[in-house]
Amino acid sequence: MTKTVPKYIEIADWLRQNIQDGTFKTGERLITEHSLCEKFNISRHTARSAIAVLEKEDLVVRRQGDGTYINLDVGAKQKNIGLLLTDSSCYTFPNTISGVEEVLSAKGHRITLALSQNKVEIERNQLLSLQAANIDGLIVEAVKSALASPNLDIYKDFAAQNIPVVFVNTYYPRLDCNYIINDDVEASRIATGHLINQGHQKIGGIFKLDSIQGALRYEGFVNKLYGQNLKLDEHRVLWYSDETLDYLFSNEQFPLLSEALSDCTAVLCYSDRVALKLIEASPKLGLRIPHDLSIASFDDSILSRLATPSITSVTHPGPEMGNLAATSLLKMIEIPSHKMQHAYTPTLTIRDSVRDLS
Amino acid sequence: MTKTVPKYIEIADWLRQNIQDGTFKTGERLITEHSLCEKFNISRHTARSAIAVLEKEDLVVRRQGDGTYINLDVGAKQKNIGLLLTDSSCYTFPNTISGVEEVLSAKGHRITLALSQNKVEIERNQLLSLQAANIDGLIVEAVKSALASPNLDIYKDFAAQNIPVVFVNTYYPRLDCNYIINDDVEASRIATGHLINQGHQKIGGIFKLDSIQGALRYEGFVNKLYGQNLKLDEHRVLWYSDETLDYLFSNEQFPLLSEALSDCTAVLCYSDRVALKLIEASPKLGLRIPHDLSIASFDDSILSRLATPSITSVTHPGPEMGNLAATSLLKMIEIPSHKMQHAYTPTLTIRDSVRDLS
DNA sequence: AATTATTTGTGCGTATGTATC
DNA sequence: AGATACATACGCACAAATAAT
Repeated sequence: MTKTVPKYIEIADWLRQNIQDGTFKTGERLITEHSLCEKFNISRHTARSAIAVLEKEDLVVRRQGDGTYINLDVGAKQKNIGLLLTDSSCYTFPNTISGVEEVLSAKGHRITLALSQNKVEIERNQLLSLQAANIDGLIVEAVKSALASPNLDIYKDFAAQNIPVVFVNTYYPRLDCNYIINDDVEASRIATGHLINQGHQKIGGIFKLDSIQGALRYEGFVNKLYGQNLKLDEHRVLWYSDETLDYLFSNEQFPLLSEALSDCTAVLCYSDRVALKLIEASPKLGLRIPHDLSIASFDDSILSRLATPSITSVTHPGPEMGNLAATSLLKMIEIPSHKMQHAYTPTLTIRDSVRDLS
Repeated sequence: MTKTVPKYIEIADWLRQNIQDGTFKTGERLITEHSLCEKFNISRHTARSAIAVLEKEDLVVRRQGDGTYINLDVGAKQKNIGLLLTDSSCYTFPNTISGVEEVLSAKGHRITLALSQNKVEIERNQLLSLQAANIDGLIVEAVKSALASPNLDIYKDFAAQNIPVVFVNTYYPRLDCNYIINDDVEASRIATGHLINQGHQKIGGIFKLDSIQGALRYEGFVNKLYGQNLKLDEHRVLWYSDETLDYLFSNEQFPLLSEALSDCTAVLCYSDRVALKLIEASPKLGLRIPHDLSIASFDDSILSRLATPSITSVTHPGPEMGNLAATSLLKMIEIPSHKMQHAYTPTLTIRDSVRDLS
């Protein structure tokens, strides 16, 4: 039953153990081939085969006429970390990258970057490509996280290969995984609560339907409304996906948009991007912001700061999130049992897009 | 005198030649070890050593009980491309990345990303790290390109190792290199020309002193002024570097800034970022934009679109630049003699920050 | 389903070459 | 110059995996 392990593999294992234990110190000479033969009573060829294994692993360097030396960088080996993000045009993109990069480059590791364009097919290809690139860990932004993903098998492959994965911003609820996110339900409660505090009662919403963040922000929205004994009028809620955002603000959809908003005094927008689109469309809708319609949104990005009027928006952790993701991932590489599931508690940055009705 | 080449190396060379010639077709079985022994009248051990060389080069795969197969991806091997950018907070950053990524991932290559934070020391470390990462090519944004770089030796190393390098956005003038840039002199002429056309004669400038782009934009600025028989008053020109930008707009430097601008009807700003800072500082300076002071700048970014007033700005190629860089680099990997030095001709996007005095 | 031939993998012994200290 | 250590090379035997019969 016991599968026979080749001698040279056993001896390679023994050598590797001793290198990692520190019995053979880094930079020093390894035991010579001849000594190895005597010690284990093996042929020279077998000894050489064993050392060849370590050489291929970059653990040792052979120098003819001199000896075999243990590579200096044992344990401190440069890791290759995959970073798979959805969308370069998203304003969280540079933040996430710089947060991750800061931690990894400080420790001499490197980043293999890929983009999924928020498409599951591309995500699949990129995951396969990253697998082929021999990454030691992966930081990834889930694609269309609210919908069933066809790529969970690959994520499970990573787990089976003991390659740790950390999700940032979004994650797949059906997958038992590590993630670092904003507390989107709470974020939405905060923003909705602010609108209610300012005297708004007829509040609409524009949410993203394919991202789990959309579902969570909707949850917080509904949650807060009912908590304050307000009713949710579903006619005031609009849903979009990456593919239909422009369509939602197009001329064809204008009546729908107009009708949904005409009944509201305030709207909660899924993101600053959406809020900005709404502000830009407001003249056409005959609505002055915030006089006729107040807007609150998410991400507290440069858009919310520069828009006219500036937009009241819930904060996003920014580079810190990438930071924590990278730190956690490195810990998981060291200690495979390490887990990380973290949600940041956001705050609200109040600007000029909400009118006080009270 | 002739250095004796080991038999197994010779035979490995012979095999490699035949693989690359197509004599042994990809995907097919290589000649068996036994046949190789007979053909060259060598021992099996030597034959195995020869094949081991090719195996290490990933040219062949051995399958016990079956045979040795030539790897399918000879020549079409996944390349590892280094991408070293300066600053993630710069608005060209996502554009450059997505342009590069689009081309490379379409061909199955991968990107090793690093950031230099526009610091030469960090650039050096990252270049060394990229060298260790075995990249097949490098796309890089030069750090402080107007100043003497201590890292040109590494760039020369890359050249010596036949690893092609393409600079984007900026390059080192002292290095004979491939680059893809915006035509900054022309860009500056266009912007300055527009200010002059709108009747401005007292025109100031705020330029970046450590980037070659700063020097080129200054050149275009001066060039156009003198071309239109206007004089350059050096009191109206301010210089900054990444480290001193905030200082320039600080309270301590306020008198300097105020004095330089009080004499102008228009200012040419090095970037939308600077223009925005100036707009934000304008109330403190007692200047209404564009009524008292007109502003033109560079990059045509989201900032210029959203600022109040919106900023007249010279266009930047955007993702196209990264696109061309990646395409060129791949061509250089294929054909080492290939060169690329390209400058985009920009245009001007006119917005609300320039007042017509005529 | 079992056998057989083929092919690569593991292992031993020996000898000589070559680089380094 | 000599000792030492790794590199190359020959020959043999058997194990393990695969494909074809």
